[in-house]
Amino acid sequence: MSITRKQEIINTAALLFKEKGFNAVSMRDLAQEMGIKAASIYNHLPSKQSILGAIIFEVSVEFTTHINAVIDDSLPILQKLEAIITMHIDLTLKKSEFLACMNNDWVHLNDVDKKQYIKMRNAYEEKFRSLLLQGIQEKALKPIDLEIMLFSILSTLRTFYLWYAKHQMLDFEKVKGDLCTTLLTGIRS
Amino acid sequence: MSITRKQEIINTAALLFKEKGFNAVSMRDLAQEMGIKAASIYNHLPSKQSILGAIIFEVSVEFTTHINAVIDDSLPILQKLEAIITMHIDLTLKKSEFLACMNNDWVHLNDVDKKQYIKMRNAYEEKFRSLLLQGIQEKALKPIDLEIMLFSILSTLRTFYLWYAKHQMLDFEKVKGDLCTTLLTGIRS
DNA sequence: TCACAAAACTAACGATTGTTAGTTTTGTAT
DNA sequence: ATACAAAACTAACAATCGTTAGTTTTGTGA
Repeated sequence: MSITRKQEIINTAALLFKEKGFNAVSMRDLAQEMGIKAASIYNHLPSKQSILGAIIFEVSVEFTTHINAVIDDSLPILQKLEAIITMHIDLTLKKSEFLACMNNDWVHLNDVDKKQYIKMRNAYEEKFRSLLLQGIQEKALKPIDLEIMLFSILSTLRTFYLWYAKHQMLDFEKVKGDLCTTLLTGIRS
Repeated sequence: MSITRKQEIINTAALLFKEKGFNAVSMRDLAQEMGIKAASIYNHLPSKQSILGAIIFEVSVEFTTHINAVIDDSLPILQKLEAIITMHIDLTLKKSEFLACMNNDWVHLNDVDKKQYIKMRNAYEEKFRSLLLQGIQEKALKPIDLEIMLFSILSTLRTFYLWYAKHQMLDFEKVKGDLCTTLLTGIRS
């Protein structure tokens, strides 16, 4: 079986949500984009918020899975960080609409989903933090404030989809290299 | 004359918009937060979108003014970059709600305001880009892809208000120093 | 061809939205 | 005390929202 109708709706919703934001997209907008009527969507999904949930958890699960894999891998710390950066770029190229939704519209999840999302997000950050701390302790990284380090890298990675939207045509390896350089060794020569 | 009623409304709106997003805040929500009725707001401001416009242009004008001042200043390039970073931190501390609105809700400006905003934003980026290019040419900065450099720094600065919301209690000078280090010389030792 | 499930439809609901018109209250300067 | 403007109010509007119920069409396997 190929892509389900449900998944088609989710993908289309992600695209619209990215452009206008969750609250600015009505079920009628989404339906029109699918070439059907709003009520028909409810044959596939129970609510508007559930669509948002499906979008957000699809990528947040992927992030969690990948960072766990990197942690379990036995690589030098700097290569682990590189692997994470690469993973973010990778996901950005494949699912930029989903990332945009996650970043901008997680606030509009229902209470249960929101708690779950925040939990996963915190867990992800905590794992990232541990890696950076390890890097500092091994003297591979400078002893700068851990939180600033973490925040700086994460904010760049999380909003990379914005940059991608503008510059699309790109050499994956070059972007990866330049981003690693910028984030890890800095821009000053 | 102290702070006007109009400005009070704008400030309150910025707070609510930051928390829930422009579309998720109704005029009745805003009015309730002010202790008045929704219709009363229209004695001070012509529309909901005009409130958003007031919020966004208040800070975007400030950004433009400041980067112009920095450019006109006769400082070495690295110190100019430092000055810009400092300015971003400064504005974050003073007006984090306004920055949050600008970042998240500029999409919901009316057409005229949106065009104007994008214009100012592009101009700001262009000035920033010129400074970085100058830095590269003077060999003060590494010859990395200019766009990635620009994007990386800007995305960190633009979302710094998110970090500030979590860590508030902070030593301004330390944050400034650590952020400059992270963004300019990188985290790798 | 028949049966059944998937997926579309029409029609409508109650709630909420931004906004307007017209009126009343509040504060202030003469 | 009077006049006037600022700032609040009540009441209502037309539009749009997410969602439901019930019905019809479409596609598929026996």
